[in-house]
Amino acid sequence: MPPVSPDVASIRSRLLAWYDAHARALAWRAPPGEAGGIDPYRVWLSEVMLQQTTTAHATPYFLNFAARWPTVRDLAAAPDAEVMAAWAGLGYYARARNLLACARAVAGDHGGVFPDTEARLLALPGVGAYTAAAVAAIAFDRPANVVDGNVERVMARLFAVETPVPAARPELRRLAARFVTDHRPGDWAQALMDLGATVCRSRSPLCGQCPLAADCAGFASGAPERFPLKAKKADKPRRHGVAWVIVDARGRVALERRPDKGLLGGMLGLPTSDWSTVPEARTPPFPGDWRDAGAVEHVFTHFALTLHVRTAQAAHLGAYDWRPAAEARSALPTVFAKALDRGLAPALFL
DNA sequence: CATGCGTGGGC
DNA sequence: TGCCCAAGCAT
Repeated sequence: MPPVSPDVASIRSRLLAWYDAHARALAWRAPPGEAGGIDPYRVWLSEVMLQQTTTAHATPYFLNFAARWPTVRDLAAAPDAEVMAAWAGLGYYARARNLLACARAVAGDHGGVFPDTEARLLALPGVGAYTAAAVAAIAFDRPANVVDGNVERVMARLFAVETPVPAARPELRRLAARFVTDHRPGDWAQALMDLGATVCRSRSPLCGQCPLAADCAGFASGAPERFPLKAKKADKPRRHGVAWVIVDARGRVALERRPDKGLLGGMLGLPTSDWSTVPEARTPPFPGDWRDAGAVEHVFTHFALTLHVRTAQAAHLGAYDWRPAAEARSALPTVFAKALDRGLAPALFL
């Protein structure tokens, strides 16, 4: 049972009115009142890019993808390597592999038309509970309980939920469900997320501008920023490794395609040693005149990495995928782009 | 249900 | 600087 009994209709009407006046203009979004007016392909593409990703980071990628592959059929027909390279730098690369798998499923099994129900959307690769609900609500204006991190935060504050996440998730989801109706469901979902993103922010919430402050138990408590409570996180281990920057006589760099599963799966990368918890000497891929180019630091979700960089000139070896340096850099995940920059820097002084 | 999976920005 | 955080999903 929630600690208070909210006036659902009043909260809904005030938040929708706030959204009508304050909705963010985003590249993939229809103005308030026009939910359902956007191509479901663009809604889906934006939602996948926005998973655990800020709007500022996702926006240029969205514009590039939407221009380069204007329809789901175009994306489905694109070569894997081009899509992975276009995703480079956005992170969580399983999303890009699932994006392609989903586009091909829609093109192949659904006649190029996105399904319009939550249940059938949920069956698509890379589409989970949040994304299925978001596409159903935003693209098709169907009632759906759209619960992302913003909505969890708004609910946790509105009802001053004292249970920490992730344990509180089922309760927060039930609380959010009480507000879902068939009136403007797409705008409701976006209104809640916009409120969470711009007013009911994680740090320093702007309660003075919040249309729901009068109903908010978190605001009444005097410390709304305390919600949602969080379980303590485990410490991040550090790993060490070596990346080898191998350059041929024409200035091309040796790359390798990484296996589909696991860290940076499916992406191009520099040849590397194992990344283990102890720093130790690593045997280079072939004997030669290796130069130490220093190290780069990079922090992944669950570990920090010290990556030492060593460089060598080499004859063109068939075992690698050789790319001009600029092309290589643009196709690489950030950790390898940093290592490549480090490895090529000494060449400036030769 | 816990874990693995990126990155850049803010303080 | 070192943490925390941001429109989650798959296994």
